[in-house]
Amino acid sequence: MLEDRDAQFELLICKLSRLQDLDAQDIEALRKLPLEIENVGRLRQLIRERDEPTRCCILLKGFAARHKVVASGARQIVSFHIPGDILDIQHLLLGKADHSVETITSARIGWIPKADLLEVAWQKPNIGKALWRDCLIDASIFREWVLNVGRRDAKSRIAHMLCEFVLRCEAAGLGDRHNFELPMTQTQIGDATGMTPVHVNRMLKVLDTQGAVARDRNRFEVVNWDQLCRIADFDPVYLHSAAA
Amino acid sequence: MLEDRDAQFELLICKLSRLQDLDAQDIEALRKLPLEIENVGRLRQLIRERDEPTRCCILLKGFAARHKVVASGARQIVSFHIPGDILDIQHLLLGKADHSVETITSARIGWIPKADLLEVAWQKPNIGKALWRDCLIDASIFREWVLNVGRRDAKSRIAHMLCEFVLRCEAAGLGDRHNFELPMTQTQIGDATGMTPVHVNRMLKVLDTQGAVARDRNRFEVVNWDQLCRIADFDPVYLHSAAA
DNA sequence: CGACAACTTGACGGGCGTCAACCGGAGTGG
DNA sequence: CCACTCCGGTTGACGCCCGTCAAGTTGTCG
Repeated sequence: MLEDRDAQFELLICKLSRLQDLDAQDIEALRKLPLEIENVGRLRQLIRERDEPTRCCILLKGFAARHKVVASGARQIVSFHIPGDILDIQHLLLGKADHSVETITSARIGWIPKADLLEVAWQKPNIGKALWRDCLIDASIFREWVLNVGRRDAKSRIAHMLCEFVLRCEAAGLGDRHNFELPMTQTQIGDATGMTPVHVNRMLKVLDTQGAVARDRNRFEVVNWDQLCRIADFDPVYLHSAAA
Repeated sequence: MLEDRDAQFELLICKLSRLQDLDAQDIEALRKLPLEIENVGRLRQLIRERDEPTRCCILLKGFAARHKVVASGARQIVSFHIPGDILDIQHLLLGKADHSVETITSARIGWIPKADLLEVAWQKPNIGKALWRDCLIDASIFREWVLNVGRRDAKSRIAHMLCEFVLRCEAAGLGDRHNFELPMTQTQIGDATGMTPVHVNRMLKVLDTQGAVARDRNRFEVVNWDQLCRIADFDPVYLHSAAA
C-alpha cells in the first residue's frame, strides 16, 4: 500500500513540476504530506457552497466539475477537472466556499489538510510558486469562460469548451483527440456554456454534420482540429502552457 | 514629493491590510518598493493582450477595466477596478498577458517592478499571503461573472453588476450608494454583462421605473438596495469580505 | 456653434429557450 | 430471460428575449 501511496503522489508532483521546477527536497516534502485517499461514485458532492473546508482535495482519477447556482435553481459549471488537478486550492486562503465541487464520473480523491499544504507552500518556495501559479491559471481560464459565455454564439461556445477539454486531456496523457470519451453529459455541457441541453444537442449535431467532430455513442472524435479551433475562436494562450 | 509618495502607498497598504494582518516590518518593506507614478487619460491601454509585462500596475485614482476580445471584434470586460486594486498581479507569475487592461476614466497609476514585488512577497509571508489571497478573490469574482453572464437574464445581470460595484466602492470609501457616479458607459456595462448597449439602456430604464435605482445625468442612486439585490440574485459571499 | 460621443427609443427579426414526445441503452428485479 | 424504470439523447413546433438597424436627443468640448 505504501508504494501505492507514492504512486498517488506522482500525479500531483507531475502537475506541479510542469508549473515550476521542483528539486529533490521539494518532492520529498510533498511525499511527506498526509494524504487520505477516497474512492467515490458519480455525482458525489465533495464540497458544498458555504462549507468551510479544512482540507484540500486532489483529483487522482476520474473527472469533476465546480459549479454555482442561481436563486431559480439554474446551474452554472465554472470549470471541469481532470486527474492531477487540485480542486479547491482557493480554500487554502479563503474561508467559506463560494461554489460547489462534484464528481461527474466515479473518481479517486486525495485529501490533504489545509494547514499542512499551506505550511509546505511557505517552507518550500518552489511549491508555493507552483500552487500560486496554478491559482493564476485557474483564474485565466475563468476569464476565458466569461468571454465564452458572454460573447460567443452557441456553436462557438461548445466548440471552445471542447477544444479546451481535449487539449488539457491530451496534455495530461489521457487518450488523444481522435479517440476520446467525453465524460460529461449534454446537460453538463449546457451548464458549462450557459445553454439548454436541447440546444447543446442541436449544436453538437451541427458540428458533426460540418465535419468538425464525429460522435458514436459516448465515443467522441475530433475529425478536423483546425476547423474546430476556427469555429471556436480558440487560442490556447490563456492556458499558459498548462496544457502544452 | 516624498510625503506624496508615501501617501500613494497608503492605498496599497490599506488594501493589503484588509486581506491579511501586516506588521510594521511588512509595511516598511512595502514602502521601500520602487514605485513609478503616472497620470493617464481616459481609455489608456495599460497592458495589451500578449504583452510580457515586467512591472505590475496599481490603480491609485480613477477606474479601470480588464477585457478580452473575440475574433469578430466583440469585447468582453472581465472585471472593473477601483482605486487600491492591483490591476495585473497575475503577471507576477505568468509570462504573457492573456487580456488587456485599460482605464475607463482618467487615472493615476503606480508601477512596481515585478521582480521587486515578487521578492517582497517571499521575504514577508504576510505580504505574500495578502497578494495570493487577492488573486483568489479575483478568481472568485470571475466565477461569479461566469454565472452572471451564463445563467441570469438581462435585468438581473445588470443589477448584479451594479450591486457588486456599489458595494466595492462603498467599502473603499468612495461615495455611498445613494449618491454615486457610475464611471462606466452603457456600452461598457454591456461589454461586462455580455449585452448590447441598446439592451443595457432598456434594462436600466426598467430598473429605474421599478424604483430600484434612479438616474439623472451621470449621477446614479440606489433607491431600494434590497429590491436591487433581489432582482440581482446578489449574495456577497463570493467577495470574501473584500468589500465588507 | 459645429462636431462628436453617449444616451434614448422604436421596429423588426433571429437565435435560443421552452415544451413535448420519442428513442435507446443500462441497470434492476422478478 | 424479460419487463420495467430511468436517465440521457434526439427531434420538432412555437414563442420570446435580446440583437440589429436606424433615427433622434442630449451634453460636452473645441
